[in-house]
Amino acid sequence: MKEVTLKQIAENLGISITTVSKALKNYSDVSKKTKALVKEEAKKLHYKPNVFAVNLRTKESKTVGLIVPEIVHHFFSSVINGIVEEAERKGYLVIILQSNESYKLERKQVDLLISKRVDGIMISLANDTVDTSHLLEAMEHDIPLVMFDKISKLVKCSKIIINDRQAAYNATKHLIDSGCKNIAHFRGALLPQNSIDRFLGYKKALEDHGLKYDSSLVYMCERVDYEDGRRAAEQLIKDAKKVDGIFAITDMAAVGAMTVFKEHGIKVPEDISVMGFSNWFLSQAITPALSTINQPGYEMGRGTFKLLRKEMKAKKAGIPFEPQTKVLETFVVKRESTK
Amino acid sequence: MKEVTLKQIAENLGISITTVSKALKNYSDVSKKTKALVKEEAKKLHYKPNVFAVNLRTKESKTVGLIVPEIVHHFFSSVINGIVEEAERKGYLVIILQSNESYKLERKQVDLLISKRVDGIMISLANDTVDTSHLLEAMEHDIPLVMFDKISKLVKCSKIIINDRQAAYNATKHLIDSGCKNIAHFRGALLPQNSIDRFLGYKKALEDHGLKYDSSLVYMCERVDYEDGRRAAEQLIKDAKKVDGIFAITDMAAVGAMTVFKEHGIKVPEDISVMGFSNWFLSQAITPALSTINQPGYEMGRGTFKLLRKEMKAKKAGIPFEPQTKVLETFVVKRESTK
DNA sequence: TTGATATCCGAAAACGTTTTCGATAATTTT
DNA sequence: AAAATTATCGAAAACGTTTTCGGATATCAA
Repeated sequence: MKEVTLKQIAENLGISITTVSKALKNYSDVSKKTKALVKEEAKKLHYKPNVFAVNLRTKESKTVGLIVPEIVHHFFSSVINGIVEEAERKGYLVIILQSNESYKLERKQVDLLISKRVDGIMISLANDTVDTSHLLEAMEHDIPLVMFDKISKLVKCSKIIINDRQAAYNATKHLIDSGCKNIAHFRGALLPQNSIDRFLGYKKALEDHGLKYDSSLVYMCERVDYEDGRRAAEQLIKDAKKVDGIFAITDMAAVGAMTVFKEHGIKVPEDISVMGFSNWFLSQAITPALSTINQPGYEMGRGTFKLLRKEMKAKKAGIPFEPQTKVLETFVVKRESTK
Repeated sequence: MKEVTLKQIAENLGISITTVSKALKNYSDVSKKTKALVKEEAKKLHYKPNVFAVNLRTKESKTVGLIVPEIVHHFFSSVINGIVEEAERKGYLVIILQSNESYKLERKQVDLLISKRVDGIMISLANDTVDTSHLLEAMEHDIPLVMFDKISKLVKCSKIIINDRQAAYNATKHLIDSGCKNIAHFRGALLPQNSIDRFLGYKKALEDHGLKYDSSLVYMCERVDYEDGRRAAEQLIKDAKKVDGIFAITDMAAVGAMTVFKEHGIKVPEDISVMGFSNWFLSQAITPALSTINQPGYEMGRGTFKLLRKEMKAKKAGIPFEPQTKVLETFVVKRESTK
């Protein structure tokens, strides 16, 4: 039971490999009759082109790489679904890699993708990525690159993001509009752009509405997860801060905080309002349901691949490509954790 | 700026392609001196072998495929981490695909992996997979296959699982030992083997301890998620069943049930004990913390790839391989949701 | 010196496809 | 009928690597 190749088909039909190849690809210089013959024989033998040979010959793998900090996160898994769906429709396979929020690993993953000769790379940066030489390396290899969500402004490539600053502004404004006077912020790590932007949006909203910014009301949630939210909330309680609203950088952190409040008999939203960010699928399931900012992961995923595709096509056609940045809309989702 | 190839190096050094290739792979029939020269030149030019050519020549891709029902689930993401880590250490890239619990998509993904000529496939079955012809097809293509967690007994390949029946038995017994007399079960879909096994373990535990099995206490959670848990719990309350313990097939379902109880003023574990399954990372975070069964996802992942590797090596060496089944240990994690 | 034995190197085939370009046969035009 | 055009096919090169096998040179024993 040997591998079935073009050669095999050609021999069976007594014609040349060339003709078989062209027949299967509907070249105009092969007759209807032989086309039919070839296709029939191919079907009969269950012919599948050897992708290794095709890759070598065409110099493309019909494969793209995707690097995310963590696969588990609901937001990223939405993005993944969007990317994969769009990619599949265009005949591309996507290789999903994790950086585990580590610059070192991220670098390694990029190198891996380069060595596997993917046709393009999509990436959302790790928290501690400041050096972007690995991305430049990819671009030097002439591999189209697009960044999404957690981007670096220093890299000249296509990007797709939300307006984190504006979204955070809106989230904070929602708290203010509902009557909060002393609003704390659970912020993310120092480096990531969106962590910075959300902080700035929070600050700006306070200032625009006559509330003065108090740096002692900003708590650090390094990993922006449930535990971080708990810790920050406990610290806030210990500090005995007079706070009637919290804008957390993440739904997970917000939920962590809310469970701590519950344990301490602090009522949400009566005693304190809580605002999350992302619209995690469980945030509408918990009690009280969490108010949050909707972050369109699926759409971002689709958009990411579409941008990449545009660039891949331009590259193949040999025409220059100008990187573009797309900004997606977010909106406030009012639920029970805010008044 | 041309691609750097063996030919390039050979020309620069005035030697043959053959020698360059052999030097880089430390063949014994090339002198120390030329080896050094070649390696130096290769490093200088940043030579990276063209993986397309290597694939074609060696007939292997150093790539394996992985199909899971859903990437987001914590359990599967643990498995993924285990697999990826082990694979990476052995120089393999893993292509992660989702079946979305759909047989049709699963089939398509398997075909995709075959057409991409992966060196091996790891799979956890979708809920509605009963026909296994796509897996046989993979095996006919001589692609090593191993199944994990959600397996089919009909396929003759290596498997790595937990003893779902025993684990469910232990979970139920834990409820019984803590004094529960009327224990309900939130079961999964009808087809999956582990859904069946967990149900059987539950039933057996009841019978072994003098509690009679009551089929009206078994509620269906088709998708075994949070919402299913809520629905089942609400139905249970509406049915006014006298129940003092629940064994849910999944932590998510258990958490869903617990929130419903909380909303109805039913105390856990005072009024009703709740037992989950999987040891989801949030199950220790919620209040009350959920008692559950620890399901070793990471270890399962590592074991899965190790089994696959064994078979891939055997295949390469041309020696026959006898499929093996490995059963991983689970244990009860007692927290606050049971007495 | 001769023959034997290591030691080192390279020619060439092979992997399976795609694509260029020229050749032949069939058809049309003049 | 000759010339021009069209339709159909195939030879061959190319992609970049790996590996077999034989050839050349150097080293050694006789």
